[in-house]
Formats: sequence, structure tokens, C-alpha cells
Amino acid sequence: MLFSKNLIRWYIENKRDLPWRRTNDPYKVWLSEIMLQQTRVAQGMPYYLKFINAFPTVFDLARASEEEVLKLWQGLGYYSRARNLQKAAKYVAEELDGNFPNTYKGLLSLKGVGDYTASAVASICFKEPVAVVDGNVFRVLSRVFGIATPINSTEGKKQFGELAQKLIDKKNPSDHNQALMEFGALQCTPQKPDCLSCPFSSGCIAFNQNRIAELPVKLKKQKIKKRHFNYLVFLSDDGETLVQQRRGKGIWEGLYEFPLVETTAEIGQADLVEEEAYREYAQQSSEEVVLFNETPVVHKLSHQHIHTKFWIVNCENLPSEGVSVKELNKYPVPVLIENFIDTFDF
DNA sequence: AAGGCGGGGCG
DNA sequence: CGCCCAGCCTT
Repeated sequence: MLFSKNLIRWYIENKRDLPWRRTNDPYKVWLSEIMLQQTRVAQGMPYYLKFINAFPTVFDLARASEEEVLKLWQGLGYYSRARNLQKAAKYVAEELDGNFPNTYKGLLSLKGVGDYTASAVASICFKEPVAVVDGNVFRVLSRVFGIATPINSTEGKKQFGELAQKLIDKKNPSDHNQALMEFGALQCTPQKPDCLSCPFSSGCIAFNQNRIAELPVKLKKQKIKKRHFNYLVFLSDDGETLVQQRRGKGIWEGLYEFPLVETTAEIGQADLVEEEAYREYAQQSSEEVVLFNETPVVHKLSHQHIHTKFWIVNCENLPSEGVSVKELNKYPVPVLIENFIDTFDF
């Protein structure tokens, strides 16, 4: 209780003025929480403002197409969030008459809402005393209480979850939860936390034992896969090109890209035209293939590095129905593709 | 329990 | 260059 009191005092003093903190509308709070999953406030902010502007209510979002939502989401990453967002909005609008579930348990039934988001919305909008445990909370608690259990282990999740729940202020779960996260984001940061001005430093185990840099403990980093993409940028005489939507599992599901020839290694032009995938796209004759970038563009995702060559395929007529290059900006595309479109002078 | 899923900012 | 960010879903 004392912890929570000091924490909330710090929060009142230091909190940022964020748009989703000026409302208790579960739609807006939910939207902000989805956007901020694994995403910094500074990165999510412009997207939040765009979405609220385009879709002021859950009904507006429910009416939108998935593609429309993906286009607005373009560049924010983890696109399943956008697809689930639209599904959940449809569910709330059509099945619940626009009323969000008002309990932790009910919120969990929404697509894309897990333990963290359900706790956040339930506590902030409905004052349900359920503790949030996000990356910030893991870090703050592991340092203050000197807990070295790996935060991404089953045991760690259980332990930190129970501690967080024990600490929560049942009278003010909204401020308590937001305060703990804000404290992690602003004061108890991953690198170089500001321990000198920290209200908890005198009792902080990590600080007093000089273990700040060791905590929290996280198990093994993921391996990075290397992939080789060859994009075929068709260009017809009447200014059209080909794009297609990515389907099925994998990165960028639902986004558009140029016809893709993926290979196990970097290839040259002679190899490319022999690739089966290439021959399926191209008509056998009358194309002229020109490599746009001699040095592959390396697009880095958290779990794979994509080495990319863009091949300009000039032809009289496209092998299948194309889109005007002027219309390209209507399609949701990965940042890798957007960067090319911005660079290439169509 | 482990792996997949984006993009960006920071030291 | 590695780490981490208001995590969730699938297998």
C-alpha cells in the first residue's frame, strides 16, 4: 500500500499528457492499448490520432474494410493487430450493440486482447482491480524487489503477476496501473535508469546491490533468419504495374507487394529468369529486365533480415491485370515496399 | 513451452 | 550492433 501511494504520488507529478488519458471511453482506451503493444508511445501516437480521426467510434471502425484498416496501420508493424482490431470492432458493434465488455474476463474474449490489454482496459475504464504486467512492470518489480526469475519463463510470469496483483491499489487501480507503467517508461528505463532522483532507490534491491544492469533477467535472444527476395516491378507502356496481396501465414499477411521470387541465396539476372516463379509471372518473351539496386536492400525485422533486389520488368502488356502506378499509394504495403516506391521514379 | 510476428530508437 | 518497446496467437 505504501508502494502504491508513493508510486501514484510520483505519477501525479510526472505523468505525460497523452490523448488516451483524457478519456474513459473503452473504445479509445482499447485502441490505444492495442497500438502500444510492443510499441513506443512516440511511434504509436500519430497512428492513434489518425485512427480516432478516421474512426471516431467503434461503429465507424466496424464498417471499415480490413484493407482500409491495414492502410492506416501501414508502418506500425505486427499487422495481425490491425486485422484483429477490425474483427473485434465488428463483434462489439454488431453483437454487443457497441458496448464493450466491462470486465477483465469479458474483454479477454475480444480478438487480439490478451491478459495485459484486458487488465488495462478493465482497470482504466471500469475500475476493476486487476494488475497489468507489461515490459515496464516486469522491469520495475524485478529491480525494486530484486527478483531474478526470468520474465519470459512460465514461473516468472506467475511470480510477477502475483506480486503485481498484491501491490495494486484496489481503490484506484487505474492510476496505479498507469503509474507503474509510466514509471518504467520514464524513470526506471531499460538502460541508464535515473536512480539518483528515484523515490524508491533507498529501498530498491537492485540499486542497493548494484544489480541494475542485471535486472530484469530475460532468457535467450531469438535467432535471425536470412532471406532473399527478388521483387518484379512490372512496367507496362501505359504506366501500369502488378501488385498482389500476401496470403496465409508469415510476415505482412494482408499487405500488398510486387510479384515475389524468393530464393535461398542472392542471384543475378541469368539465374532469375530461370527461376520457376519468375517464369510463372513473366511471359516468355518481349520483356526487358533491369536490376534497380546493385546492392541488395537489407530490410531488418526483429526475427529476419530480408535481402532484397528490385527488378524492373519493362513490357508492352502486363501478363495479368495491373494497377496504375498512380494508384499504388492506395494499397497497404510493407515499409520495404513503401521505401522503394518513394525512391523509384515511376 | 517455444516460435512467429515489424518497425524504430537508443546507447 | 544488440536490446527493447503499454503482447498476442498458434503450434
